[in-house]
Amino acid sequence: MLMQGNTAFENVEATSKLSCDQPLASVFQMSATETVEAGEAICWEGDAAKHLFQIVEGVVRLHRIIGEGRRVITAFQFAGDVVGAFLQGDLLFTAEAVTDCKIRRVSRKTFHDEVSRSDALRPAYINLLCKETAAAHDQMVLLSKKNAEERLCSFILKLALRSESQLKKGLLRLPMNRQDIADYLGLTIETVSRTISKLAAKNIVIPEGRHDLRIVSQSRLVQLSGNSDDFSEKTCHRGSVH
Amino acid sequence: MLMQGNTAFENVEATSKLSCDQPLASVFQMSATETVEAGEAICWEGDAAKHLFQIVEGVVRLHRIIGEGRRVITAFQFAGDVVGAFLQGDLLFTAEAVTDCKIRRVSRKTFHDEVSRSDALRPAYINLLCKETAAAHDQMVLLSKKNAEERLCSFILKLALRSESQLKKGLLRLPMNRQDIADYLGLTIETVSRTISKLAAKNIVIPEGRHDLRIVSQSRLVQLSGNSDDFSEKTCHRGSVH
DNA sequence: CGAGTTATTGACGAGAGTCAAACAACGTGG
DNA sequence: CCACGTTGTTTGACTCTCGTCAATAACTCG
Repeated sequence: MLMQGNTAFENVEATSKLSCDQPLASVFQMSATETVEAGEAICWEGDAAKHLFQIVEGVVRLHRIIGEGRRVITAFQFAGDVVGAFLQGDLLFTAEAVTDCKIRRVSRKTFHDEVSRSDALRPAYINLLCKETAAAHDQMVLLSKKNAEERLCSFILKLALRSESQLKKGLLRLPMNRQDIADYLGLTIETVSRTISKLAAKNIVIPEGRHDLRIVSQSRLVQLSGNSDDFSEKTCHRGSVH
Repeated sequence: MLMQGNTAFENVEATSKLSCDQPLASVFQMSATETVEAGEAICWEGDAAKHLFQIVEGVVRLHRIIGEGRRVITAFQFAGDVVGAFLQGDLLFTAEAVTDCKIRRVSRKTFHDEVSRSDALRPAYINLLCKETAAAHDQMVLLSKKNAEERLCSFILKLALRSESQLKKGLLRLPMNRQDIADYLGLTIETVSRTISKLAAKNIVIPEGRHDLRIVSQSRLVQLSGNSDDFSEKTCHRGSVH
């Protein structure tokens, strides 16, 4: 498995997220960091959820398999994120490293003890759970009602917004491969590819290698993402997409 | 707006759920019950989430609208369920009564005060949040990878399982109309209708009026729901679906 | 019973999936 | 440093499921 690029990238954000945006980080602070190579699994669907993880560095995908090899990626998690917060009994997903990762782990028991002891941590934990549910609902909307182009635009935007800092002159890194994107967006790899090509033809993004995207027009991405409240413009587009 | 059938039905379960399965019910106990007629809204997407609700009786749908009148139903909620638990700031959905409902409401402040005061309530609240997230993930899988038939079978099964008690000789009540089902499953009303007809042709279910379904073969529903781990049989089906 | 709503069925088309081939990126070894 | 093989991606041709539009049928309730 090869390293998919500059992890120094993620590091920048990791540092800030770990300290500020994520009070729960303190729970993981004393755990040793473990290294996980790209492609390796961190835990498996169906196993008892004995640990929670925090991603210190790198990108992780959470997925479920349903019969005959259909894979659904339910989330990508980035540096600073906590994996497994909402689990009770068994794991509902397999977590795998998309890039080389550094993670910390704590047992579920420790985590819950710490959280229920601390008045500062408890709201942070609740907050995390709420955010996760909200994100899941957004994804349901995407999967339920958006076409391929809207899905891709929404996805690119989400990535772009969460990494504004490292977005140097509109260059966005896509750490995951096309299959991962497809399984996350409920599409096939071919449709993802075609749709990116279509966006490129419209000069909205320019692919640079497999893992980078130059964002030419963020505003057009917003228009095409299907989230716009202003749909006077949108309606026109839909009429003339082909 | 018309009454869509016997609310006494839901009552049976309400009573048991309110007392046993749902410790959070105690928070709502002292609030007066309000009546909401079928079709009426309980709260609106975008408003500040000032209250949480508990459904005492009836069925509620939660939905979001995205541009040009596309509606996504993110969940149906039944007697005993708590609505709005995972909200932080603004409401992310509109809640509407599917049938005539009785609900209780408490302010978010009261709710959170009560919950953080009680060692019994806190785990129940966490548990609720986790369950909601897990449910959202299941729905993501459905929307992401299942075809129309699998979606319908999954839906019918879920309804059937959650109301086993009132499932008299395989008669299942569908309190919602076809449009609601369509918007929940990410399909159109026509596809829902056709798929039910197809299941009827296979003698798996028999529609009786618009709001009742006689379940002839629950096991075939399971097979066709796309959740089966045993997919030797499944694979054959997929090969010969048409 | 009859008007209005909701559901079903049919004909057709479009968007995404499938299968297969060409192509580009990346790492390796000469 | 460049040819090569591997892997991942793009593109093309075709199919199929589901969506759209429209007509008919079944409920529901005054």
